[in-house]
Amino acid sequence: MTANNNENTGSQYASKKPKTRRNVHPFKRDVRAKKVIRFNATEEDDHALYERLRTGNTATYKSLKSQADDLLKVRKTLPVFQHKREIMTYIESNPVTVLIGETGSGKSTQIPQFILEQLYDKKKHGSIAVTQPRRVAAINLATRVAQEHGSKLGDQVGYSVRFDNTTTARTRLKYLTDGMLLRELMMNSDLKEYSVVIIDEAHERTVLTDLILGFLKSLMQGTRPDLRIVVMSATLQAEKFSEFFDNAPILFVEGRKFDVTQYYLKAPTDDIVDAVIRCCMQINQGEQLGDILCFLPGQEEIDKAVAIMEKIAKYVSEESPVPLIVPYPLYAALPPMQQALVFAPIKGFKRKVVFSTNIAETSVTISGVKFIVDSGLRKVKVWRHQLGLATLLTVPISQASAMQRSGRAGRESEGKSFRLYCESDYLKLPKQSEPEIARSDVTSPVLMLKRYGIDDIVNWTWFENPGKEAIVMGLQELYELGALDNRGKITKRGEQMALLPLQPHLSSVLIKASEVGCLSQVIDIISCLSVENLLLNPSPEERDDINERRLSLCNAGKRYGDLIMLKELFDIYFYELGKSQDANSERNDWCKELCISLRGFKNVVRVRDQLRVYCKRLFSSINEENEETRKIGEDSDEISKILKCFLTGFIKNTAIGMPDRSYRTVSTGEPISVHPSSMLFLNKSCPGIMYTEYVFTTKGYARNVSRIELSWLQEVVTNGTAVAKQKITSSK
DNA sequence: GAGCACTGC
Repeated sequence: MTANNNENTGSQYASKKPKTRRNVHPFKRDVRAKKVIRFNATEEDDHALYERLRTGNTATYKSLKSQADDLLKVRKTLPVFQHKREIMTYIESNPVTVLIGETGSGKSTQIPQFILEQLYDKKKHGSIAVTQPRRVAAINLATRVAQEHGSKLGDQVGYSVRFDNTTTARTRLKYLTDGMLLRELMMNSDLKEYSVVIIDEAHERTVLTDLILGFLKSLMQGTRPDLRIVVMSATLQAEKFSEFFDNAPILFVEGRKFDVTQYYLKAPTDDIVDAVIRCCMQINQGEQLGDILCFLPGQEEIDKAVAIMEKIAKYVSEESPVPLIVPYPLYAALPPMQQALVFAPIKGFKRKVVFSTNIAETSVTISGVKFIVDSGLRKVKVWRHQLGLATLLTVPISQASAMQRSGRAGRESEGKSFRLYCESDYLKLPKQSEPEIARSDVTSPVLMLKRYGIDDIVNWTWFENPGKEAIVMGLQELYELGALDNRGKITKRGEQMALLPLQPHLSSVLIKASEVGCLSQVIDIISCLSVENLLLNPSPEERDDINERRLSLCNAGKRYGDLIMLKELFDIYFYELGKSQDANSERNDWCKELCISLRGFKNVVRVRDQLRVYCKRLFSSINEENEETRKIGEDSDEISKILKCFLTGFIKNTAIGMPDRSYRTVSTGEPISVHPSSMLFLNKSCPGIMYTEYVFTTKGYARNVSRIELSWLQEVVTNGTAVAKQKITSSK
């Protein structure tokens, strides 16, 4: 994947007709004739750039400066640095510039610094925002750039991510997550402190990045025609960004990476795990030493592959003189300790083989990888608006994704990539993956736009319009939650919901709890729900033991379900284990015993602290004395009150128990099963259930399930009540 | 009888 392969890629877009737009852009006159400018790279290892250098807090100005001088030598070798003047000329003379920089071009660290220098040189006001899709990236980049700039983190250069803000009044260059920039947009609608906004990793097309692009365009057409924007992207999706911003110029900077040779199957395979194992064995026999990274769609395939490999590896290396294969699984739900094993270099005549989900495609980098084995598959969550249901599908990846996966073998030296599909099938793959927003629930984005004051959501400056159906379902949902009135205007409740760092349904639960006086309990539960992978997946051998332990600890949870169980677990973690001197190791042991993520619970406490601060600000009428923190007991009145609060947000996510002990959803009458991870999986005596998630895999599963009484469905008062009532009566 | 990946003043 050198730049040469990309020479003609522009033509794939050539037949696309530019969409006609209703508005004339105020910046149109500045735009130059569109052309793609290429810069060539020099040969050099880019890892010098990313290796971490430590600055203590005690670092003096002089030592910071001399460190920055040393780093300047490294910076000067970067491809972007060598074309600094040309790049800056474009950025200076165009309102929007699209910059395509391959891995190792140094775009994320250097371009923001060039612009910062320019602001200083020209004595201009305002600061620079650089958005990232992930927290770690924002933190690492800011740390590195502060060193290069010769300043302490938080002085001229800082970062802002949830729970962690190092920026000060002096900060001129700010790395932040795109969720954070959206928050800032909600508070300060024209981003007046920034003169330049840089959107990095735009090709990943996360929902939040797409939303920011839309907001920036509408800002430029409205109150901020002076705003400068740089869209930075790794792959060639440049035309779409350029077109969106009225044919902004596209700059191309070559990166520094090594060649990766591609191999394809001659005939397709139908057993992907078997094919992956065979491929690894072949590499192990025929290729030089170097680690293998295998991409598989999900946990099931990964666990299976690891189990098979463990059995074969020892036998094979005893039979013939090949390296001993050491297999590792890697996926997000894996306990962090086990994830960490993947990064340790392996010594001796051995070969590390990592079986991974998409997590290793962008979020996690493993060094030492020389070979890629790519199943060509991934799992995606697709939201079905009509059913209010998420489906988890295994689908073929895109060409861009296949290239990204292959590229993982070329970070340190030349590599090889084995694609377990035919080349003809590769060519049939879509160029890019479908953007996330096209397959997501847009209730939350729609609420953001309403809060921002947009009336006509369908015709907003969407970078990618999710479609009328999705938007209408979002509006309907918000109306039923009481966030919008019957004219579609945002209500006071909606304003509050938009300000809370929660999905609208949970925000609505929180507001209800503040009204009926069980706020602190509900905050604890919602905090647990907000943390992914809090309860980890035990291995099949431990599974029954751990389920048993969890059940025996949570008496109320056993009867009322997962939400109450989460509160019981939180109470033990927070109150009972928090008291002793040795709280940390006690908590650690306890988490291990129950297969709970300790890091997860630490995050729960941070979310809880943040929510408590927000609630104090938002619901000032609430008397704090009545809201003192309390542990949950087994008082059924109190538990009913809490569950009814949840019912106001999740009235649509309810199902009724049938005589044959199955459940059918209230809204559509579809059969639904309690997920086996639920406390209520074995409990067959609930009159009804409420769940926070409805996911279709092999069948429809309810997750985070609670027991409800059918009479509650009629008590809950929201705009949605009428609908629910009608459904209940007609289903009887 | 089962769990793609991120993220929020």
